[in-house]
Amino acid sequence: MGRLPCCDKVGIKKGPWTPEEDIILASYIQEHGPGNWRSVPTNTAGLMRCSKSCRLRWTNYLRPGIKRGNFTPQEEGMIIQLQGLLGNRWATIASYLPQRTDNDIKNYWNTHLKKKIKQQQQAAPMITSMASDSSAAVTTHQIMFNVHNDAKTSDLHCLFPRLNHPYASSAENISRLLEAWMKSPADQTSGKPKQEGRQQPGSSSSSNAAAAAPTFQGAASGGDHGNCSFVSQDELDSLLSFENMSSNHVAILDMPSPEHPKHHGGHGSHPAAPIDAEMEERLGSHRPPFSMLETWLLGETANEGGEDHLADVPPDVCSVAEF
DNA sequence: AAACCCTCCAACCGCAACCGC
DNA sequence: CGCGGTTGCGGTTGGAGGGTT
Repeated sequence: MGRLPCCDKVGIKKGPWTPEEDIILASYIQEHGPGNWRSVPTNTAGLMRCSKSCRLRWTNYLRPGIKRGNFTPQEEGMIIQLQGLLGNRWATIASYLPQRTDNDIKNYWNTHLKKKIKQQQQAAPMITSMASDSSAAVTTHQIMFNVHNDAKTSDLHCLFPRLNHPYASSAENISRLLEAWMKSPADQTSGKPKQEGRQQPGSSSSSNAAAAAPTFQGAASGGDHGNCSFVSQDELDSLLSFENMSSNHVAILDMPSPEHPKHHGGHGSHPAAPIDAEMEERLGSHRPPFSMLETWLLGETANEGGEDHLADVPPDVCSVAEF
């Protein structure tokens, strides 16, 4: 065996990320932009993670503009067709769905779509036999297309109950941090934030609304607010406008475009493009200081037992990343 | 109620591509 | 051109939570 895995180095932490680590990383990225991951562990005090882990955490979880939750039929259709055309090139597929990470798409494919296709193959062996004289790609594509059409004609509202919900974007990412952050110290050290309930894309579970927007929206739904306290409406508005810009920013950078070549001739086309100078300039003065976010996250999460400002936030406030 | 099984997803690992020297 | 370092990608896994027996 040759080299050691980068994360085998002593002092390098592995496993689920804590809210504290997320905040450290997000704060660093906000200041320096994504990229140069090698320098992240050395320049961030208290973040004992390898560069790989940092990059992954950012691209798959913290990056603004990430859409989480159930896949829409449109997204599903795109994935199915792109997978049929491109194979398991998840990063490339993800470049067509800039709000989704390659990891998410890969997981969704492995846990849902592959199964669907298998069922489809069993249910309609005719398709495969009919296509047996064609290329494998065509066969697969036909089947996949069939699966997609099947989804179209079935009860989509039953299959995809989130259709009417705005998706939570980066605001959710941040609020997720906040939510975990506000848990008891025991919880904070227990590793990754608890998942907000299992999301069953194919089910019509009654908890889907909460699952769709488990943070701001969920909090606003009047449940157990527990030990959470919140920022003022103004701070929240500012934060969300920041998130909105960040989301659009990333979205623009992410779109496969010859005008935005990848920073280092990159193979693949991962959405996590670095902030280029031009874009930085365009955003320039409009970018609110990250210190506000830090203050919000770390500061006096103040208003202990404070009022639930989020109750005033309309549900669609989470839909900050309209592309 | 407990044990077991299943599902899902965040995170890890190994490898390949790329870059700078 | 070769080498070492860095980054990105895709396959796989660990474990939490939900469902079933």
